[in-house]
Amino acid sequence: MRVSTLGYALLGFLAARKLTGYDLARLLREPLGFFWTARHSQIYPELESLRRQGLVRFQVIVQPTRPDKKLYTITRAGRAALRKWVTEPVKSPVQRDEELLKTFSIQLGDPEEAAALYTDQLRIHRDLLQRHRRLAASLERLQGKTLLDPRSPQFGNYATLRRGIGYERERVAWYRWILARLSAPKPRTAKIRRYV
Amino acid sequence: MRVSTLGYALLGFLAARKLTGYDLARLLREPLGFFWTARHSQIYPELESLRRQGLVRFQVIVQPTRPDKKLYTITRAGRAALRKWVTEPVKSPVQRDEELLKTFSIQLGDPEEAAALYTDQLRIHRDLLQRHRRLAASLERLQGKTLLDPRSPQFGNYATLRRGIGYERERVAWYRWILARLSAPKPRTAKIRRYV
DNA sequence: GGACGCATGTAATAGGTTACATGATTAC
DNA sequence: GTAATCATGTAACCTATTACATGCGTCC
Repeated sequence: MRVSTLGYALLGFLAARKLTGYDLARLLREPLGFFWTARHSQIYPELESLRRQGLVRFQVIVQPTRPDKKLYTITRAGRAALRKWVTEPVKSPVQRDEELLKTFSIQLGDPEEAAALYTDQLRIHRDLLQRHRRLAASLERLQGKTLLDPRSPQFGNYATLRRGIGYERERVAWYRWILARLSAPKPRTAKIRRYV
Repeated sequence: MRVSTLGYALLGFLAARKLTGYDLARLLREPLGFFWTARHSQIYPELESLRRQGLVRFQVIVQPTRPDKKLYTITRAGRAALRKWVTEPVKSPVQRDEELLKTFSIQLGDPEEAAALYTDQLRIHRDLLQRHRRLAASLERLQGKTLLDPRSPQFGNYATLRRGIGYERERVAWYRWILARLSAPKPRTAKIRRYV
């Protein structure tokens, strides 16, 4: 028995507060969980595995009007395992971006359809960028310079958020570049237009 | 029988030239395949599946000094399938970044060990950025403005390379930010130093 | 009446990694 | 000699997605 990466993701959230499997599923649902995603069907068995290893425990909360729930708490052993893991070297991240894979062969497709694809994506990521920025701004307003202290409990959250902002900003800029390319007037098109 | 995303990745490379499974494994090996990765154990069966679907075919090349090899060619049907796929909407990309997951809880770890981790990563991504930039520069020198034509056979390659550059540049900037945070003088540390 | 949120689970399948397996040639 | 490159494959295992399953309360 060992802890999977998903297990550490769950421990990471549980280190801040008590949560149910349902809560965790919500946190790891796209596009909110912007550095790790998982479905509830993976989360429930993983929580059970963490419990068997003594890294979390739960208490059942009986609710009159809603289904009963299991509120999970990280144990001392869980916190120790997480603390050890965070500074261990990472494996080089596996890049799997379907959109970039399509882009690699985009010259084969219809330019107008391609432009439609990237326009949709631009909108999605512009919205995401705005959301991240708002969240960062509200954190900054509430916490101020504490966020910049690498021992503050909110430091990791703020650091990942900054990375999310940088990532989305870069993405948006790239969409704008490719859309400009796709809609730039082509000599051939111009000729056809002139004579048809 | 349907074509997996990996299948389209293989078709994408085969659209440009004939390749063996071994060649494809090399192209999809980290960190070269920066938008899709796969091992040879996944590639060989996938090529066979594409062949059964009539999207690729191969010819055996007998080599006197080296092992025989299968040189794969994309078929007309394969090219059509690829062309159709490139402009189809993408599923929202699943983000799974172990490093960011660690960052989320980094305040729990030792700041010096954390700094070592990010210093390593900074070096790796600085090198990757430089490599992408050199590749882009050499492409630009050879092909010039053709690269900016979305119908040019090199357009997709150039577009993904630009994205790679943007991505790595953003990453490097973020590493610098977090390292600055981790090594910034803390009042508490200063006090301890003064009195110990 | 139907969709959505809360809440937890299992089963079947697909996708991906690691390890096993073989064997010649070339470079250090 | 020994490690790396070329070259192709299979088997076992782990990880992740989709689908199946249940049931109450609230909102429109």
